[in-house]
Amino acid sequence: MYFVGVQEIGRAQEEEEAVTIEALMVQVWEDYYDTESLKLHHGFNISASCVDSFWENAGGKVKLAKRQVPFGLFREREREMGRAPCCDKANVKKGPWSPEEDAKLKAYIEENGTGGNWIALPHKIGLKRCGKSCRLRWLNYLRPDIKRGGFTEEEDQRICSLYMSLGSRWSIIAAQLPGRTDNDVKNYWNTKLQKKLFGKRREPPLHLNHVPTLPASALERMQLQGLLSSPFSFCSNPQPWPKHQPPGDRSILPSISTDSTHQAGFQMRSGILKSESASTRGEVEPSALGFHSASTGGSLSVETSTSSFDAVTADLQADELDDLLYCNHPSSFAAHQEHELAGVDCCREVYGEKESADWWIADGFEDESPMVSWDSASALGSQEHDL
DNA sequence: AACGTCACCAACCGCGTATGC
DNA sequence: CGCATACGCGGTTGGTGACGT
Repeated sequence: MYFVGVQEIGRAQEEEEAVTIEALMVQVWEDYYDTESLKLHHGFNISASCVDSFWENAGGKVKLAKRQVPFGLFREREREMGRAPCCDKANVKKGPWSPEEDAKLKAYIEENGTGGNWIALPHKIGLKRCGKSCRLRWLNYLRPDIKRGGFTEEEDQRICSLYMSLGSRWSIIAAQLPGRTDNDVKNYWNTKLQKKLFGKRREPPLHLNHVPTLPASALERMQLQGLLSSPFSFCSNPQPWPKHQPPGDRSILPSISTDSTHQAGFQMRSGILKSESASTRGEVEPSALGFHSASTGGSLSVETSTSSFDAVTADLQADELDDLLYCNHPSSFAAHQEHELAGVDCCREVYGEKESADWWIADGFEDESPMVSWDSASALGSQEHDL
């Protein structure tokens, strides 16, 4: 096995090897950062530093690409070396919090605040807890403004609407629900709402069964969108959730295709979701909803403003959600799925017997879509080579 | 009564990013 | 500018109680 490591960067930059590695990295990119298969298929053992340095030093040829290489790749070396623990695991208590610990933490924070340093906080008050654990306990349980008790119908609807437009951005969703924490909302979704909406069935629609790489949350969102859309309107105006995809969505988005060379398209993380502390402020920053893709070369940049976000949530039919959630009409998932499949059949007549779900999803990814489907990613890749 | 299964939810873990030195 | 550290987030796990067989 040829090892390209930190020490060999100099060698790696020698032209011949650099070309090889460039090809390799493009392959990595196209392979959706499957470093394992990379090693298998290409016999390379890539370290994060090598990749990092390569992009930076490859003479601008691929200067756009660094941010486009999934960050997981850069973590490889970190994994090899072992990640430094956030605290001394041996001297830290785990598991449920005792009332005494709660009292100590609460009293201290109420009097002194967090001091901006969660790591130091447990030491200050003599708690044998990890700083992260303290933070979580405070945010999810001890904070005075935490709302207890069941979720209201209005909250249910809001969660569904937001989930549809944002996906599993629990902190942002929770920020729209005063007193609720992201953990609460997430747990509630996973244990209650999901079942309420989709029933116990967790399989994707039949026509998507052959798309194993589509993440569950994406399928759910498509299903939810399907539930809320008449199949006919969907056919004539296919516009599933991707247009409202938030920035920096890490979900993988294959453009469903039977073309084996393009099976593993992915959506690049092309923006940073600045949702930090949104949950504590109780608001969503406009920038958190915008789509920034400066590093990917302009053509993919789509800005979404807060107002468009409002429009997104507003244009979801509240009554339809209400129907789904509270069974105001027979709209169990199974029923809807049938309904939906009827729509599929209808569209098949229009589109022909296309066995893949190309039309079903890819049509939603039109030029103005913030989602970067495989094809656009490919296009980008070729643009890079042209640079 | 004993055991198994399910639902719930608190807590943990790992990752990506921000920040400070 | 690069590195180390801290923070915040989302996915996952594990403990516990309720319920069914």
